[in-house]
Amino acid sequence: MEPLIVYPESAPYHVLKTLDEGGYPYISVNLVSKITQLEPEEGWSGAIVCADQNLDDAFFICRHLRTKEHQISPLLLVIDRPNLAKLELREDLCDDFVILPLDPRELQIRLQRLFFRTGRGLVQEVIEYGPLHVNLETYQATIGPRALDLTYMEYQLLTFLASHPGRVFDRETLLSRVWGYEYYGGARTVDVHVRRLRAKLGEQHETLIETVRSVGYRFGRHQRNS
Amino acid sequence: MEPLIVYPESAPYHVLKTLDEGGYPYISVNLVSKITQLEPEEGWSGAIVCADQNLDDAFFICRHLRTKEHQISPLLLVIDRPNLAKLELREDLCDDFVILPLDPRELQIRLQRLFFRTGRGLVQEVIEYGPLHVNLETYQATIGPRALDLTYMEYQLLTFLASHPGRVFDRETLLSRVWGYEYYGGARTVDVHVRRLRAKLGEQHETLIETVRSVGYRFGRHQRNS
DNA sequence: AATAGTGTAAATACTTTGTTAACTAGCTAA
DNA sequence: TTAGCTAGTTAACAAAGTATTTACACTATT
Repeated sequence: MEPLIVYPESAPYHVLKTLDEGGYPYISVNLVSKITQLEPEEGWSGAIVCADQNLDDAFFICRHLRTKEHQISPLLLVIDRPNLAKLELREDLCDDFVILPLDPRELQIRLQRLFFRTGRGLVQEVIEYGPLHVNLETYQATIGPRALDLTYMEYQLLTFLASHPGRVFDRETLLSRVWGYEYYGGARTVDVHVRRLRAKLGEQHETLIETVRSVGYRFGRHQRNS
Repeated sequence: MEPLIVYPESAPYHVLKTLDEGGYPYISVNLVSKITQLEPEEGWSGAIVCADQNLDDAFFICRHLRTKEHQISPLLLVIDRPNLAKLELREDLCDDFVILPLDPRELQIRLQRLFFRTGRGLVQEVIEYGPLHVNLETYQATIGPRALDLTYMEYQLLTFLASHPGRVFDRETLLSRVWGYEYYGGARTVDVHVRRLRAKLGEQHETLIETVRSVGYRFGRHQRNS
């Protein structure tokens, strides 16, 4: 996810904390010029403008972010109660607003809704390990730039292993944790699936799943012999 | 302006007062059946559901108002702070919400914005994804230059999927979210509708709806192989 | 009555999965 | 070093599972 703009740099503590906890990346700015200067290649994901200190400046920033040049959205305004009335006639200044004092849960929910509705999705649940990315929401996995076209069990096995990097699992454990507790099947099943996974990871990355002889398999984090 | 539905009849005083002062016509109801019974010829303008007394009932009403039968929007939920968390995962239960104790100015502004924005802003009027355009106001969909002649359910399914690109939905979820919460039908129904949609999208674009084997279906957001 | 839309059921097509068995690599002890 | 053993890898295959497609029946609408 591309970062949000947060204005100003001295935004209320709870705003920043909620962003941190929600996993939203952001960049604080005090100056209009920085908005262009620091813009990521993919553009901004949105903006949060806090009008708790200087209302006019905040409104100016909102308008600026809405110009053709930027067209940033979604835009969330943080405003204090006495100034609420001034929002009345400014329908399109922002997409949503929260009132100070802040309820972090409210902010969290409004952020979620804003991003959900713009089609950009929530903060993604992903597993990342080196070049490997697994998106748990979309069931997609990539290694570097290449998409892995995994079957259901391959996906299950990979996500299980990759969410415990460095740890060795014996075959029985894998069978019970990935296949299910009641599963009663041959241990070779695991080997074969590991093989298929390695094949899809490609020569370059097949070592991501290591064999630990007489024990089982481990994902990543191999220790060096010295 | 056509009236709003207000639920329940014993809605908080400030809600009713704000509606009165804002000149919003409304009709209070306690029973689902009244919604159809009292519906004006032109339909309802929207709804305000107060969850201050019985949360489950209020949520039920929201869901009911969102079914294909009613499709009422905008929908504003009045909720108390302790129950706020329950809204987190129900992103489409309502269009906006206010928290109790109520700030009449906040309600006033949110109402204004909801009605101002019906058809724009928060409530999207078009969905665009690559060559696909869906105009939610006119119920028309086009792929590239060609108009898609969709039936009602096809349209519902497509708009639902296309407004959450990349996300995978299993068949049950699709049944409950597209067909309605009370719907109990075979899961194959979804497959068949997906097929019909793909057929109308044409060979070139049928891959917009991807099958995620053993899981469900996903709209768009392919990852490229390179 | 004819038509269009929708849901269900059954037939078909296709993919995934677990298993077997042959093969290969790694280890150990003579 | 190598024979013998153990453990892991690989390919091929059959069975199970899943999706697609077709056909049809029911409903509401014109």
